[in-house]
Amino acid sequence: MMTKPFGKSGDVSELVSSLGWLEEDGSSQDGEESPEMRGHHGLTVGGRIRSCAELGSEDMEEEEEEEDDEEIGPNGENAPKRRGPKKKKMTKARQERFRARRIKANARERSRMHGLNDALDNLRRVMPCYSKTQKLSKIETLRLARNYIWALSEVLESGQSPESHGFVEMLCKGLSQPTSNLVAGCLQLGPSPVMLNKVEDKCGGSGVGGQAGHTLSYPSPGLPSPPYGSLEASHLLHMKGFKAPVYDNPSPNECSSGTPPYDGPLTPPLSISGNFALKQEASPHESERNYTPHSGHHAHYLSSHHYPSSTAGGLPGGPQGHLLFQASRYELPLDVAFDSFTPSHLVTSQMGTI
DNA sequence: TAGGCCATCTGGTCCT
DNA sequence: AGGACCAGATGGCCTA
Repeated sequence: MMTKPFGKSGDVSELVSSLGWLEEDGSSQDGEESPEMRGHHGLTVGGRIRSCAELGSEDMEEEEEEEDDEEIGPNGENAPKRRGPKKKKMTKARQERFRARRIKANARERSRMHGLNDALDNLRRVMPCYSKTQKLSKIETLRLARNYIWALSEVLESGQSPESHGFVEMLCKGLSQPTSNLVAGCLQLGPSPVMLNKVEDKCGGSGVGGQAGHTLSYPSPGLPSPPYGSLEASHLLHMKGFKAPVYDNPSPNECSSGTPPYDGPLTPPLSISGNFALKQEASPHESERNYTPHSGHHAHYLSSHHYPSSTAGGLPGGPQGHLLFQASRYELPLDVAFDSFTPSHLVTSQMGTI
């Protein structure tokens, strides 16, 4: 059901190659259809969708000629004649110029979007959870970035400990449940039913799916239940010196002054951990020490063909992934060690969905 | 099959 | 005129 974009004029490839964009686009070299040759290439004309194939050379000229005639209103009545300068006739030469311009514009747009994606990738790399193989979606990356900035600001301004549940809460605020799970998988802290209860109370959300107090619940319909519950305690990481959390960090929606307003649904703290970032570039020593076998399941929720699921390792980035507290690069007063293992569970919530 | 996410094309608008 | 930016539309791929 592919529509050929440029209809009857068969010189597109020549034109295109003369513009040099074929060489720019790797997909073309891979034998795939060029971007110009796939997709719908639809033109919105007065609410109609018309493909370029439909608007072949002759057709386009006809279109022009029709437009030069009287316009017919939506109800069939004659609309007043168009004022202003008459449209130029769509001659062959004009069509060629138009097409060349369009092709160049498409190439620019592609490259612009690639630049945007590169920037997004760079952003992903400085997020608390980063994996080459398990990318956050664009929107989740932006949300997490916002939360991360906000959380770090809180650390600086209020002296709140990044080890606290509040920090993780802030990171997870407004994220989708799968992303929250992923973040939670990276930032495992101990469970805190009390805190979760408070979240539910304070924020008026459904909390942990109405199961507040349960340290293990996967109430989200439509989402797979992560196998967190089957984890052995020895596989879970915990921050050294982590204390039972005291819920003193209200949600950004209404509970904390000086926090950015957030207009999305609340996401309660899901899982709490002391691991802050997943990196693939792990030393064997670190990877062995910090491997959390279930993290891959979190990441799996985000996987798609663009973000291939990690396989053997399970962990985003595979078993080689190591955990790194990236906040340290911001010279935060952190002293994070991962030599203390404490059983913990992840808690998910129905509130986590966007 | 529906929904999420993505890449791409496209026309419009603004700016230089 | 041309480039940058934007938003709408569309189809592809993947997962639940």
